[in-house]
Amino acid sequence: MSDSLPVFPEPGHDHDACAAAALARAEARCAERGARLTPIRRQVLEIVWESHAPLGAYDILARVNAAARRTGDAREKAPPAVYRALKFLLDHGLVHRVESENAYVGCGASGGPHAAWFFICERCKNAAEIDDGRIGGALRESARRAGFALESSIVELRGRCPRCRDGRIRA
Amino acid sequence: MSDSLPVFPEPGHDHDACAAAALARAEARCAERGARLTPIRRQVLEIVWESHAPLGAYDILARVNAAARRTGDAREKAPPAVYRALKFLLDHGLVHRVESENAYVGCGASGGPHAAWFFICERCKNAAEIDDGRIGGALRESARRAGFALESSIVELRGRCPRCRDGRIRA
DNA sequence: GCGGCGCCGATATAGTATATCGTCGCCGGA
DNA sequence: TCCGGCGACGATATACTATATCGGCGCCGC
Repeated sequence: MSDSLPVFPEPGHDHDACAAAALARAEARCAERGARLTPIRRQVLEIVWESHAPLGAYDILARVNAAARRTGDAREKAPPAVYRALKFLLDHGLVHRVESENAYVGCGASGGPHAAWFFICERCKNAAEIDDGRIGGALRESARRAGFALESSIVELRGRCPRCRDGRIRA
Repeated sequence: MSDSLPVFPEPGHDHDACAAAALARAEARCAERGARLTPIRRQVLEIVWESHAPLGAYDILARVNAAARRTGDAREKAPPAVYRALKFLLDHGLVHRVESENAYVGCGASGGPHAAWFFICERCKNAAEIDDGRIGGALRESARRAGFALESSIVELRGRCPRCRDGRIRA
């Protein structure tokens, strides 16, 4: 489970399948937990999974409302609807918040709770979860040495993903 | 220079001296660079150094204006005044932004550019910069393995500082 | 002196997030 | 069956964070 390479989408990436798998994982997890993946929650999760780039809450809201207009639906949703759905998804580990962008991205992991560490490409904007035991080890060891009782960790590494490195800024 | 223990304030901490030293470092750095530590910039830096807890931009603004009222000064400052000062201080490495709190804290390092990695205590709210070469090594190694061209890194570790560990939440 | 530049004042607006209250529907227990 | 609680959601208002833009002023170098 540990130390797999991060998953920036490959050129041949079948994103529909990728998103469908994420939705299936979400349904399974909600079923396990007796949590209700209501229509708005499911819709927000689908929107977040439209790409691998973190999306702002108001962008999500705009897409929810655009979809409602297309289907001739009722009134527009208000911000709290989206924030409530995001809170549910965050609480159940189905999305992560990217602090440095005030944005949200689907959680690609199928396992239990885990730290939300990301590579974030400045060019294509995609975020990929990092699954690297050594980072966790270094963080825990650093906390131990400092006498700090570590409860949660935020790691957001910015730069260029493998596909966007050409034309990169050289140090 | 590397791997010093993080500096959560000690019980006997002489904070006035601590802040004065930070101001002196700032003046020295500005002098070196021909940058102007104008009154508003200096005042914002002093306010940020009133404690080791990150402070929001509007809290800083409120203190600026409170001070102006105490001295019977002119009109209240507006938000851009503070944001401009913060941008200057960030650009010159005199403060850091704490992404997970939308807040700003004084930079405790005297050296050149460095990553802004923090321990942040959930109880006393203080933030301490981490200076640990192994974390940097783990991050760089992880990026190298992933083919990711690392440009900058955000690390914010939340938990309880040594003085606040008693009564801590046990895992 | 005058042109450029950095700094700041002032106003407006954009972008992100939460508080609060009322209603509805479901489900379980009296 | 009825009631009570609770979770979810609608609706409105508001708080909090940050930036765009324009104009004026003072300094410095030419």
